[in-house]
Amino acid sequence: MAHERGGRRTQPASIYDVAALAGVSITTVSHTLSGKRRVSPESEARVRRAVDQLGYVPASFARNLQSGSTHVVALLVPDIRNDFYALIAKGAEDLAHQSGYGLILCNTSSDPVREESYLDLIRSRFIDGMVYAAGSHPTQLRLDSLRGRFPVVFADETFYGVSDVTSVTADHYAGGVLAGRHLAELGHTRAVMLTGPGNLVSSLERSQGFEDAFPGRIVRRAGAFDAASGRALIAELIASPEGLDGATAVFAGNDLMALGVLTALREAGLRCPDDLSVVGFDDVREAGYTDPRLTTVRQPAYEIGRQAMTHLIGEISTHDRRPHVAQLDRLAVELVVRGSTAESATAAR
Amino acid sequence: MAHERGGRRTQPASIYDVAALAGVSITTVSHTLSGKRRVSPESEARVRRAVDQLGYVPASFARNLQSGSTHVVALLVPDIRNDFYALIAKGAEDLAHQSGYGLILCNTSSDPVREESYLDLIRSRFIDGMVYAAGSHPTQLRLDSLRGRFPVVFADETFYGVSDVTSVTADHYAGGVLAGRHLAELGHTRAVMLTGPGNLVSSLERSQGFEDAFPGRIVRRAGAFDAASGRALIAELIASPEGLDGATAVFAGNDLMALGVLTALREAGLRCPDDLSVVGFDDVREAGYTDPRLTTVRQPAYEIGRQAMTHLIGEISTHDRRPHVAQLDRLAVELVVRGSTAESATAAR
DNA sequence: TTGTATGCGTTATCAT
DNA sequence: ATGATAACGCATACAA
Repeated sequence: MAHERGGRRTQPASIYDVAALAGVSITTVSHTLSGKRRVSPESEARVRRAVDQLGYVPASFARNLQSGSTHVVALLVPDIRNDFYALIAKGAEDLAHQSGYGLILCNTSSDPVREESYLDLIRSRFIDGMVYAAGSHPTQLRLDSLRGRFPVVFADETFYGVSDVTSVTADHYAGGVLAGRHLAELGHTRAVMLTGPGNLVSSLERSQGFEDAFPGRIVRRAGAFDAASGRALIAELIASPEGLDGATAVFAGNDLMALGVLTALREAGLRCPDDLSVVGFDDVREAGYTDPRLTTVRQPAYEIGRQAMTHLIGEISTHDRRPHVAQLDRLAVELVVRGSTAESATAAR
Repeated sequence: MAHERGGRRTQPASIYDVAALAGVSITTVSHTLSGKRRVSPESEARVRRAVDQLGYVPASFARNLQSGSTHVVALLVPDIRNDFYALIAKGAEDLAHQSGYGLILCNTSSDPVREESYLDLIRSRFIDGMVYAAGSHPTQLRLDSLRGRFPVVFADETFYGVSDVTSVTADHYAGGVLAGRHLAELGHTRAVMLTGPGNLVSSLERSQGFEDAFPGRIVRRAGAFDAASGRALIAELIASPEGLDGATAVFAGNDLMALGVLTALREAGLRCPDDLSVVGFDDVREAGYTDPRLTTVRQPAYEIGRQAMTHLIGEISTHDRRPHVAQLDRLAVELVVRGSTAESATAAR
């Protein structure tokens, strides 16, 4: 258990140091550790003793140089504080770990520069592959620089017109339908729909599903997938001349927006669900604690992460052996009815 | 922009491929890219064209082999879904990125096996250093295997009797005092204190602070730092023969426990803060959305992550030049008063 | 059962 | 201004 006291660090031992101390060749050291060839009990004992004494651990980059792979993969997310992505991360990590892969979690903060710097990890082969769940539509350029060159799987978002990349997403359209039908069944005839960024397939599909399922009139507002945006959009609407204009329900593009809506309602002195029913999307942890607790469309986030990672590791292991076939997984969503939705009473003020 | 269509991947280009295509030596390629030596404009142009054409990016592990370092660091956390750690991660990542380091986020799920596997990342020099915020007391063995050999900084938790390791934590004791004083000022004379794991310095210090500041009688219950534990402990107490035994307030060891307490109260038909005031610790995102919103002691989580990473990168860059001096940073906490605490009325039932 | 020598892709050293 | 070659730490083909 030799370790330096007092702070000055010692150079890590190399395989040569171990071999010298044990009085054998580096080949024997290598094979003792890998078990790929028989080693005499005496040699093995000497090697193990030397390894312990020096605290030797093989340098990964030297191994990688041989094998060409690092057995580490990455997951790109836009915001790790969003519970939806945190849960995707958990699913991805569990599977990666099961498969003997390490997982790097990369948080882009929706910053293209940072995203780009993380993409360099795969270009420089620091990692073997990547699950891209950055919650944004990567530019065609970025996509092209990766496609066909490195193992990449998309999660959460998917892309129209790109057939050669595997993706795992929830069934956003079905979720929108669920939300629309739910509000319709509660007797609502006028609703506000808060949508996310217009370039995101997920946002588009949710909206489309809602529009197809909700028979009443819909007021549309577009914003960002966060609480501040949800709050601002509703506050703006309330403050406008026509106000909510008879709307008795809101379908928020995701839970964060819905949380913002709840805040805006409280600030405006309106009550949920009495004055306005609210439906979110995702089912993040906060949704179970709000007042009232949020009715929402649950995405199987953990499963999305898990599946995406399954595909990725599959692609990596069959890497250059055979052309890979793109998959498109659609996972089922589920309506979680809680307190933020109720029967439509009279039109709000 | 050459990329393979149809799935079969091409071998990444090496520096030799670039040199051959450009009609120069690998030395010139290397220097063109690194800028460490002058290269004629013609050579440079030829090299750049070849690099673009082949999509060449230097293999990181080959560089690492030379330099011995990877310019990547890691952050170890127990649960990325806990907003407290997510925020630490954000702080750590922002600073790492600013300093030109990549950050690997490692989620241990409080699993010692997984933690151990992540520690191998540093032992094998896949990363240059690590911020350990795993929310647990690492065994002496684990600690010894790292101390003095690799750059490690502790965040959130600290350790008694270990003088040669830098750590950055909030002032847990002061936080406990803040909570105790707050409840005392509201007129509470009997409180329940839910503590976290007894081997955690953070938990111990919070409890000690609370005990020193709260003049009344305190019922103590120990559990885990999660919602399920907080919920179970309070439910148990309520169901016991003596019930809450006159207690009008609860100090939960952290916010997750406090969220559990809120759930247990709702399930038992008790109201917060009317029947029971609740104070948490951390100020996670959920605390701003609960009903009522949670009074809590805010830790500067972002700053903790940022500071810890600052120290780590400092240690790395002065690595074997001079013996490093251990630091012990204590960051100030702040009481955030919201709706879950109120003047003590009569004792709950 | 063990050891020698080569190669992995890059940077650094030393020539030219 | 450029190039040949050693060196980094390991795995492995080949030799003994």
